[in-house]
Amino acid sequence: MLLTTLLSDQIAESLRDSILDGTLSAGTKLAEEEIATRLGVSRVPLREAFRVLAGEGLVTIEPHRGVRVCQCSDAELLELFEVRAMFEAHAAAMLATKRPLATLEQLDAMIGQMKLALKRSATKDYLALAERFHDTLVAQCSNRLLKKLYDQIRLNIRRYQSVMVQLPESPRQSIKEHEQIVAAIRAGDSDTASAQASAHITALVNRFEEHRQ
Amino acid sequence: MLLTTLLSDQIAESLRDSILDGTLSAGTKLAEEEIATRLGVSRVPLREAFRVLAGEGLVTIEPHRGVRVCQCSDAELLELFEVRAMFEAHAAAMLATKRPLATLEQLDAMIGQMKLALKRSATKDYLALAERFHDTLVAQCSNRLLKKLYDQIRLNIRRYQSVMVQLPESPRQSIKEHEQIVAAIRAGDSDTASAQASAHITALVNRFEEHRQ
DNA sequence: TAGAATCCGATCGTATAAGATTTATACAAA
DNA sequence: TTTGTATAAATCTTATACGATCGGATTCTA
Repeated sequence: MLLTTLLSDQIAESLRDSILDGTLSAGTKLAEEEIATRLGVSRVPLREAFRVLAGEGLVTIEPHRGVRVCQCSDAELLELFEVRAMFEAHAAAMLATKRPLATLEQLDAMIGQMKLALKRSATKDYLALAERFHDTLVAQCSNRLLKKLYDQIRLNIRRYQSVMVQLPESPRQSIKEHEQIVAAIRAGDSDTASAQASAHITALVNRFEEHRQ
Repeated sequence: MLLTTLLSDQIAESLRDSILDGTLSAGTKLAEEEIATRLGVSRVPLREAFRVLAGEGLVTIEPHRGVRVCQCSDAELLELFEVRAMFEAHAAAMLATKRPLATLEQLDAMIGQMKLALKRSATKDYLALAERFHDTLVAQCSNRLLKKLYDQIRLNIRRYQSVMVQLPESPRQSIKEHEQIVAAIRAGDSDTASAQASAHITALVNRFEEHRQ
């Protein structure tokens, strides 16, 4: 079976990448003609890609005025993190009621790798592991819709990465928080698990707000 | 002539309505040619509408195989309600920390109207009020993203309405649960508020599962 | 009967053109 | 200077036609 990806999806992926890595910055107008010729595609699949990106919250379509990369704002970032905290808190609570052994071992292993990365001062590896930790938390709670919506949130949060990486980090404290989450899940204490997961994100938000002032 | 709304959005709205009211049932294939001629539009805006509906989770696009109305399943309904419960629980908790007077009065008023509707045996009015109650809960918690995602959940749940209305109702108990949610919010007890909101949805799910057996 | 080659229908992508709206520009009036 | 109007340009929106491509069904072959 030949798995063909639609051109419109390839276009969406390409534009999505450019938006997330900042090549296409907030407010940039995406002119049909220009982008179509630049990507070497026609306008029909491009317009379809625009609809996909609009559904993901990355661009806005203003009738007869064109498509623009969505503006970033502190307010939106706070909303994103509030929703993210809700998702992860719920996921942690669900996992605490099920306590799947395989998942717990995965999470343990990631924390172990985080510690190693910290020792090696491999900041990039550390951040990648932290990201995987959170994704695993949500992915393993066996609700596809939850994961789908969470992925969309994460997509939008990634646009603020350039701001977030400037925040003062305390990996040691962060690792401790991850351990507390796993401990609560392992203990089957869903209330504590959700509280810890939520607090972990809130700590991130607090660092952001302090940094902004 | 002033065209305020895009044709593609009008098409999406038309198809969305047909999907939600069951005119286009689950699994129905949406053939481009056929629908384009039926609606009297061309393929370009129709394909754009398909992308919008796919983003909303109402249709699936299979490359070179066309567009189909998403299948419904008990499993998906349970996932939808789990996520919905999470949203409303969070919204109730947030409201409990803020206790906005105007919102509380709105919620009280709706419960009052529910009681009147129950006395008049106006089931339809009662259900509409209950729906508004939940929407208000989420809308007033001042997180646009939360509301946007919630609306999408509600959209998908509406597809199961034909199943849900068959469930044995106990409006008296339901009204009591609404009152408990508002009471907890008014008391500023966010833990109880979220627990009550969650339990309210769980009760609905339980009725559904009993009915399925 | 099983597998391969072929055909057919629908979708996908491109190209082109006409209609609609916004934006820019110029110019006159207050 | 400010305001309002008229025209033009640019861009988006929609329609239409055509070829390319893919999936499924049919037919052919062994």
